[in-house]
Amino acid sequence: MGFSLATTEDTGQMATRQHLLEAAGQVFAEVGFRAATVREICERAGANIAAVNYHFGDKEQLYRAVLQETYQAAIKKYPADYGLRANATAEERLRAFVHSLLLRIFSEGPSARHGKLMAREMMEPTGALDAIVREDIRPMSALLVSIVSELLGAEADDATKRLCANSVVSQALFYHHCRPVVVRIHPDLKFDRAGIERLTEHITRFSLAAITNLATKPRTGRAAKK
Amino acid sequence: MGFSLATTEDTGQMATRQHLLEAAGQVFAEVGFRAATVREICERAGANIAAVNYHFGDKEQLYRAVLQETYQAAIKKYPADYGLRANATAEERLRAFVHSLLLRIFSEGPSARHGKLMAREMMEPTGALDAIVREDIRPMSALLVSIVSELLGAEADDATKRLCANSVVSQALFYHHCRPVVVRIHPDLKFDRAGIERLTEHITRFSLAAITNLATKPRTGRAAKK
DNA sequence: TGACATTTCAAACGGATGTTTGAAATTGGC
DNA sequence: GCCAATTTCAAACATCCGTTTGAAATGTCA
Repeated sequence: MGFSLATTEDTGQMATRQHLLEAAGQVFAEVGFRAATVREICERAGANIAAVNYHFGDKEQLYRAVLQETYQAAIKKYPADYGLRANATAEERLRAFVHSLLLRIFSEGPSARHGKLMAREMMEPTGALDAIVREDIRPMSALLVSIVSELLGAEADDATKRLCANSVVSQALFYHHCRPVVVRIHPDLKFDRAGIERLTEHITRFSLAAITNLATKPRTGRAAKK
Repeated sequence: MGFSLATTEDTGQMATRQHLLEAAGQVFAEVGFRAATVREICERAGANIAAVNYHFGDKEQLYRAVLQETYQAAIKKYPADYGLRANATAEERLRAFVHSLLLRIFSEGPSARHGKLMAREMMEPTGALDAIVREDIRPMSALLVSIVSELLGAEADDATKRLCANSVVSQALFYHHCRPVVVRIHPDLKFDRAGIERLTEHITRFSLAAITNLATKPRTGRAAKK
């Protein structure tokens, strides 16, 4: 193996393959699997048209490789316990969960691309969705349910726990999935660092208020208030 | 063939045009604007391949016509004050809003297609999104904000009202936008009539619990801007 | 019926896409 | 330095797409 140069900058053995992954991540996230063209991907990667088929077999296998690579990047950069101390309370863990989710989705670079690809997968699943749900989403869901059930109390039933967990993640995903509509209706909403802090604050407060309120009066017929 | 019968069943003057609208609604909702082919649409409509261009000009104008037609069908079948008596309380109006939104999204037929088309528009907007936001979404948003602000109380600031309104709609849209993932993680969740009632119940209770709780302690947190 | 306008039809056009091909260039081991 | 394996390259292939075309069929009205 000739690692002739110390730099992994270029001309390395896997250079073209990595460039293809990077370029494909960009293009797939921008326009989706179907609208993405291998010509565009290869052009951005500085590679020949035939490079995709040579290195990955076909366009779909390249897509699956991108999905896996961007997931690794996202979960490495923004784990679900992002910035959390050891013995954190359930409130703190809920806030960290929401915060890391928003950061993962709205950040720039490869880690954010996974969020866009996931959103497209949810809209029209390719064959890659099953593996993603099994290895990625399900553990996340279980973590959130455990946080929610600690907030709700032990006497809450499973259905309620899962519905509340859904209500939490839905608020965060909304700004991502419906972004084109949101920015038209609320032009002052920003998704920079400060904007994400504000969103984290609202979603956490809203959810905590709901869950703790539901915990105190678990099973009244309708939403009774004092 | 000149069956000039009194029935509007077929061979009417606008028959081909209507068949195209119906077939296009199906195909666009199933696979999206880009992946839909005029060949497939014309085949389902029992029309010639050139029918789309003759009756609508091109594929995009057909798409816009479908968007408008399905919106009319949806809003007619499930208005936002669905099943609401005259002088309803804010709680009742919130429940009706959530209920009609879920019904609109998860029903079958043309009225549900609009929800799917809207979801795709949010993912990758076509040129038709601006008109939809202006004529469709913005009034809905204003209605919900008015309901929420009545629940929050007059002293709440506009940003909080809008964030709470977003939190309400996000919970409903989540089950539609992320349905492929939701059904994999919660296989027991159904979206039939009874399932929608349960979802309506949860989202309304969750949101009311949050909003009334926030109303009682308006400004404890951080990230407060005036 | 005869004229004219409207609608339908099969065929083709021009362009874009994923993939294949076979030769050329490069690399790696001896 | 040489040979074999790996990688790149330009070109072409086969297919599908939205749209156009001009003639044929159908409908309209006096």
